[in-house]
Amino acid sequence: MGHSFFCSDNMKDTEQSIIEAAILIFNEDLSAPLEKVAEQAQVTRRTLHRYFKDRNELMKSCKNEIRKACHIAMQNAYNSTEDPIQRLERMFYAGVECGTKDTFLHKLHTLHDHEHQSHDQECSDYDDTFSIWKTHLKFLQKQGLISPMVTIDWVHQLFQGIVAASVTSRNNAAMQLNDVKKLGWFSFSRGIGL
Amino acid sequence: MGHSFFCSDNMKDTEQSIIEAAILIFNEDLSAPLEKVAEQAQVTRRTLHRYFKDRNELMKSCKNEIRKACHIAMQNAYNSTEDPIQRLERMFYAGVECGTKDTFLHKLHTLHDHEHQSHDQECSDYDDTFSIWKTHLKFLQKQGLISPMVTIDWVHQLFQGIVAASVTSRNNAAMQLNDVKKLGWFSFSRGIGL
DNA sequence: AAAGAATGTCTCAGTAATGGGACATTCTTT
DNA sequence: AAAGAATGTCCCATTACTGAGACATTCTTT
Repeated sequence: MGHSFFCSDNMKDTEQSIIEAAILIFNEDLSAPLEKVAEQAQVTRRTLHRYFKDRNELMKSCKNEIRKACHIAMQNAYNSTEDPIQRLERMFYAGVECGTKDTFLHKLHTLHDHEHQSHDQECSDYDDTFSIWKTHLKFLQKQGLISPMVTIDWVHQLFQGIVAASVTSRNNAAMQLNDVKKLGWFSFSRGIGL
Repeated sequence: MGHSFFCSDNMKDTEQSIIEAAILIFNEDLSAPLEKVAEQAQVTRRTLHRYFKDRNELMKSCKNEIRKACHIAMQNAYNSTEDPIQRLERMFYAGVECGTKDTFLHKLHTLHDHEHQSHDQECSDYDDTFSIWKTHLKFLQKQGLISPMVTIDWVHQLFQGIVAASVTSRNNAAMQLNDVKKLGWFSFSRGIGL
């Protein structure tokens, strides 16, 4: 997906690092100047423009990267075990491990001017990513494993909120990934009445 | 704090609505063009500029508004009861009721390039607002009322994460304030091992 | 209805952000 | 060490955003 059909590993690396940088920057400031993204990627703005025609192209790549990463992580977590509770736990960890990507994905789909439409390809991809998750939740609730007082939508919001808290703790308070996962899961599992 | 020492109620209203609009917009997009803020406030960009010299002035006013609102709400919640658990509950509700203001305040202080410094007036104000809160938490933990496995910092992040989830549920899923508060408190109280 | 206050409209100059050409420099590979 | 790839430097045209003057319009108050 570079600017030509054949590209070296170097180019793939640079392209990837720009995307990662953009996800970090845009997550905090959607309209940040591209200079900041380049800076974060330790690259010149000129180089950034060699890989991405404009802001929209870059954003598109970010969204693709995010969807891919989150979707795969969720899928793997789901398939890693048969036990329903452990599945939920692994999926939570997947969210935390996706870190900023997960929080950014969620943010993009809760912008107040974002009209969620399933005929939109982006939205249906988003829905796909979390459909496994939501289906699983309904199953757990039917089994009486999680509290009947919480709605599926609330659990989804709570999930995202606690993942965000975990990511912030990791970045800001320099906590270890494992500690953050443990705390996050403790709070999340209890928070849904498990 | 308008553009003159004496100003009518109209001016205060407009100024206030611009600030509220700015908090909404900037919370989602820090570098959004001021046009968007004006639009949200149902006002011309020209009018916006009559009240605020530039972006920085507007941002300063937003921060003041936010600090004031959150600080007062927290204080009132704290003073509204003697019971330590109920205090915690009321403070949580205060956070949810402050809505975007609370989430924005938290966001501003967790930006990855934001160096938190207590000698900075803004930061110390932020610390003040949550010092009551944190002190109270330490008390609860010493009493053995909340789990010893969660750290104070984690509870703070969790608090903000669940408030954010509540605010999103309210805006996005059009849930009632009371329902959101109930769900939020259910998850938060259990999430800290209460 | 008249006076004054507040906002809107139109305009424009100044500034910042963007996208990309031309060439130099550095890095990779052989 | 030479060739080719990738990036950096410098530059410039275009566009978007900003801040404010001058005047028209609307709203408020009396």
